[in-house]
Amino acid sequence: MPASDDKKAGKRVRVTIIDVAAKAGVHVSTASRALSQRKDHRISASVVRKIERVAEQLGYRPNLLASGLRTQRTGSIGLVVPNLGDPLFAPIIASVQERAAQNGYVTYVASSDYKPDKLLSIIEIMSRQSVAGLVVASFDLQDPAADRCLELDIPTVAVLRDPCHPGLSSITMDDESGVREVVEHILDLGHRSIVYITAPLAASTARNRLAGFMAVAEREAAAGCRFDVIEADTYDIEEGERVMGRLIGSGLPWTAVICFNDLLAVGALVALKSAGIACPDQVSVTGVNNLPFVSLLSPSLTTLHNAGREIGLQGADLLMTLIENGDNAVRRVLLPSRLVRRDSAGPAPPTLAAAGPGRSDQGQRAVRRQRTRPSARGGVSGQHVGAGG
Amino acid sequence: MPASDDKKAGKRVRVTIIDVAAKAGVHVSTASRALSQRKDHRISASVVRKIERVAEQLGYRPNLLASGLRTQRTGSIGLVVPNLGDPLFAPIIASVQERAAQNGYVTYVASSDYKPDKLLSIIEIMSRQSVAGLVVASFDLQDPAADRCLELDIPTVAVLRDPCHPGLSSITMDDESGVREVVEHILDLGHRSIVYITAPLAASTARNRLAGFMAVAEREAAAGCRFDVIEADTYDIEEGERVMGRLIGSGLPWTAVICFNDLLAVGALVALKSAGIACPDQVSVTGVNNLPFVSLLSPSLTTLHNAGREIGLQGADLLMTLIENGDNAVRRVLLPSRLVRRDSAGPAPPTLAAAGPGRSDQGQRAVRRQRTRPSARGGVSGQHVGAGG
DNA sequence: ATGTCTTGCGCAAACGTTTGCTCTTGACAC
DNA sequence: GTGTCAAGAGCAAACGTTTGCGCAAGACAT
Repeated sequence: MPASDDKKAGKRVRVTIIDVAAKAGVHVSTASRALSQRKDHRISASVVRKIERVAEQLGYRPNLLASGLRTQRTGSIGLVVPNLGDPLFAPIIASVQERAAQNGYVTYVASSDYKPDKLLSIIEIMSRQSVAGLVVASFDLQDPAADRCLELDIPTVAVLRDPCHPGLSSITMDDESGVREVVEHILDLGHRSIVYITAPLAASTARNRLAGFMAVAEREAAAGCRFDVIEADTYDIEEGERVMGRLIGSGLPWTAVICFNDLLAVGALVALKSAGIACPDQVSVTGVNNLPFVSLLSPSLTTLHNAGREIGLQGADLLMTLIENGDNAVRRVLLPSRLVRRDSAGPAPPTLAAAGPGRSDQGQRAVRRQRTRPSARGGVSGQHVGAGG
Repeated sequence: MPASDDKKAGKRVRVTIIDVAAKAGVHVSTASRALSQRKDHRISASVVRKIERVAEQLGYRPNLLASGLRTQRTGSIGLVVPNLGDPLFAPIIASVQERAAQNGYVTYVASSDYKPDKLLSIIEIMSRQSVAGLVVASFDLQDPAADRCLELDIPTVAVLRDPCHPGLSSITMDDESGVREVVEHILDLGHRSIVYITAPLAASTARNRLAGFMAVAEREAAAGCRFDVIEADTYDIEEGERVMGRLIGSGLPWTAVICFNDLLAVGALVALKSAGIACPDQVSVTGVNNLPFVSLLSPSLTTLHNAGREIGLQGADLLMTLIENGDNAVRRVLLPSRLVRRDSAGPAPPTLAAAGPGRSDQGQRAVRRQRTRPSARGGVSGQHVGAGG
């Protein structure tokens, strides 16, 4: 009774279930059962009503720390992305958070800054917070962090980048066939000297997009086409400018540049503009991701639409089933990407185009097989793929 | 001993401080003190070393739920933004998370979707998770959620939008003088019929930017200038298109449009382009925020640079001192915004400009005082401010 | 009237920490 | 040789829940 008065007097003491039980004249276990979500609680309706009324009246707010401690399960999940500033991750963050919230979960977010050890330490920290599960968008291939998630027994879904770990489910885009479609499109436009700017090959996205590029390159080996690959060190606009700057000064022949992502492509456009090279009249540029603003640029960017929101929703959904059903089946979902044709990719300029007009032309240049699984990161950096002769 | 064996046998039992203490041959309280951060723990160095070694060896990971329950303080904070997809909030999320992590905190994020009741429920949920503090970027003016934060005794910092609550600290941009600078710039360019597209006036940002516009409008009342205000319903590009479309069809005279933010401005540019109106040759457009991509548009957007990252860093820093020092002094930090002159704002077209060339010209049009604190949201929607005669 | 079942609720342990207090021990001064 | 003190470590309570178990009382069949 006096304790109850303390609360009402505003002494800023958190009201617990003990207070509720006391005021309702029942045992705390009864109050707990009555307030529980599970409705198999063997408590008479009248008592439930009374307890609910008292709880409401006292402003009872359950302490989820205590609850989580007792039940070994919490209402929070973690989301790790490589870069919180990259607009690519905004829809993923938004959709994961949204879907988690719909299921009663709150979401921690953290940025790994593309560093595997930072990812490891984030996982460590989140595990100490007893997260119920993890959505990770920053796994490298063979990432030790993937093993760690399984060791720690944390339900985990990989999104966007697949570590290709036998025990982990993933939701990713079909990068390989996406980029293949881009290259086909560029070939259809008549281009015969094509450069692909890849990202560091630590991530599955980079490998798979490169594989898509190489697949077409190999097939067109005998068709008089030239394919080169340059490796960018980061993923941002500035790096796109730098790489394109190097390419312009390299003396390589090319009329089209396919970029790993939109940001590199935008940087490439900037570099082209300042070099006075017209896009798409002289050269074509494409990106990947279809970031919200690339349709507004001049020229508007031809790119692959990657459904970040869909990835986030499906990733969160999958995590929920992992958590709540204890379902351990490993799923690998591949979402289709869609080519968005805009202005930055146009017909190859006749004067600069390679040999003939048709794709089936005989050519003297062959594509040398590019290792798509090089052991070291810098494997293809600046390397010339389509060797002369 | 057998219990210890269980752990080593990989029975997936979480190793607790009890296990560590047992294996080290000390009492659990001793282990707790030895592993504690606070170094005033009266435990001999040799024992500390032994316990640390055992903890390492067993792979002990402290349970922060238990710790938080006992100590009434946790290592997590919450961050609420109105829209996780809006690029405006990316640097704020990134910087708050970064600074929080530096201080050993993990960060929950959630989106209020611009809905006050959703904000309230988020605060409720986060409070149940016992967050140590809150950074909120989605307060409305006089937001009841602000009261709630104080009732719940949660250290809270308002960023970007100031609820103007006497008990809450805030870190915001100096919106009023920023927009004033924009209007001055537009006037300097010779424009004499200016439209301001405001956002819904629930937020301090909208009020303050409108106040900046109105301040100049009043001052220039006698100078033959015309000032109109239109209210947008949301903050996105599509709404910018719609509003600009209405403006174009309205028959109002104007040569410059100052937009509440970049997204509306970009939408305005889109609408202008599809209406065949040239920017900046025929009309000028400005935004606010200097989003990363607006420098790349054609025309590049004249805007105010708002330092989202700085807001986040200062907001997080302030929250840390609130949490750790129990410091209750209310601070209101106003960060300066900076005009970024680009191509979307150019000289007023001579043929369309109002009366004379100079700003000091006498004019017959006066600006009617716009209520800057209307009671209802729709107060100025589509309203003509600078009345004729 | 006795026995079995079901319903409704109380009892108390447990989740994994932290921390005020107590106790022991050895150092030191008197 | 007794007393004081500080250092180092153990004891046990507490944080706020949840839940297996037990118990009482009523329903029902025998």
